[in-house]
Amino acid sequence: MNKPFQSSDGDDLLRDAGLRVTRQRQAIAQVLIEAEDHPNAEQVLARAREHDESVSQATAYRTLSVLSEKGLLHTHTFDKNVMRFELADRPHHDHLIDVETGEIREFVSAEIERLQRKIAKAYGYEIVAHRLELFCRKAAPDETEERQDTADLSES
Amino acid sequence: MNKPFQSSDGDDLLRDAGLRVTRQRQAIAQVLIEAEDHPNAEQVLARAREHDESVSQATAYRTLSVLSEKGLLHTHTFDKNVMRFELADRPHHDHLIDVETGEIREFVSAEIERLQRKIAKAYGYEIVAHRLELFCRKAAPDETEERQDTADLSES
DNA sequence: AGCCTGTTGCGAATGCGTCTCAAGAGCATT
DNA sequence: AATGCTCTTGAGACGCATTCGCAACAGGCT
Ligand SMILES: [Zn+2]
Ligand SMILES: [Zn+2]
Ligand SMILES: [Zn+2]
Ligand SMILES: [Zn+2]
Repeated sequence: MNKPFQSSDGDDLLRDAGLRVTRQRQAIAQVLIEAEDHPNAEQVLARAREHDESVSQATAYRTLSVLSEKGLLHTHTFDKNVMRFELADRPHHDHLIDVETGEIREFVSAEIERLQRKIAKAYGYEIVAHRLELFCRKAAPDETEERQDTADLSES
Repeated sequence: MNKPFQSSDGDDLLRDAGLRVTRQRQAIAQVLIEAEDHPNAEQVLARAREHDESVSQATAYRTLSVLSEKGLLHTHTFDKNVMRFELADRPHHDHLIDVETGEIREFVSAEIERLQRKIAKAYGYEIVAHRLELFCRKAAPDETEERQDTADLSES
């Protein structure tokens, strides 16, 4: 849909992770940079093989694993039991998943982010990471909706 | 910590799911009703065996699976690759996970719930379910805390 | 009590991901 | 360009949570 934040060069990404630049890893890095969705390991492998057919499953998993550990890649588990990836150099956002189509939309809410920190703080914690996912379906044309919940975003 | 909402009888739980009441399933249902934490399948099995040692792994997984499908049980995946369970008849809440100790605290924020619905609506969706998890660590005694938290949305 | 059908335990099988290890290839140096 | 140290690779074995297949078993209704 959009790629407002083109990530750095694939080789740089690898070097940032302290990795040697190999043909296979270049293919994988390129896939991640070009990805406009949230591919899982299997998909990353398949796409990487279009660049370099010699990429093995082990290398795909290993590279994704290292990049994640180094914080250059974020992981998600929208559907249970498959991990999905996304470059970490993008601005923070959370996800809205269309349960019918599987489509994933990204959003940010400064208010929610703030409330989260506030809650953590109230318990004496500070947030290390968080996960916010809205599983939704297209709303029925909601005529009867009463739009009288005025400015309720007020953070206290 | 608290069990303010004692779930219905174990047998009822099973019948609500359209299941035959068997000794093994009673043991499992009882475990779920008594649980004050978020046990995984392995833990549920172990506890169920204290009631009825004949409960098998397959039955534990099968029962948990059915109860989840029927909506009587909620599932979580705080740590990747292990599913945890919790009765669905409790009031809604989200989770704060202490990444050091693994301790899980529950919280609710009417504001966040409202903002979530608002966001979904803005995209033309309605929320079917959602997941909000805060992975935290104990906050350092924050003397230097500057309470001037103006809109700085910067976060990691 | 007796039948019908859902359930059970066991072990085998699945699926995603990780590990082992010998062969191969970065890359800094000569 | 050749050397060599070390990291990386592919293939397949392995780990682990969860699911399946099936014959024996047991609810629940008459
Ligand atoms: Zn967020
Ligand atoms: Zn995203
Ligand atoms: Zn919530
Ligand atoms: Zn909970």
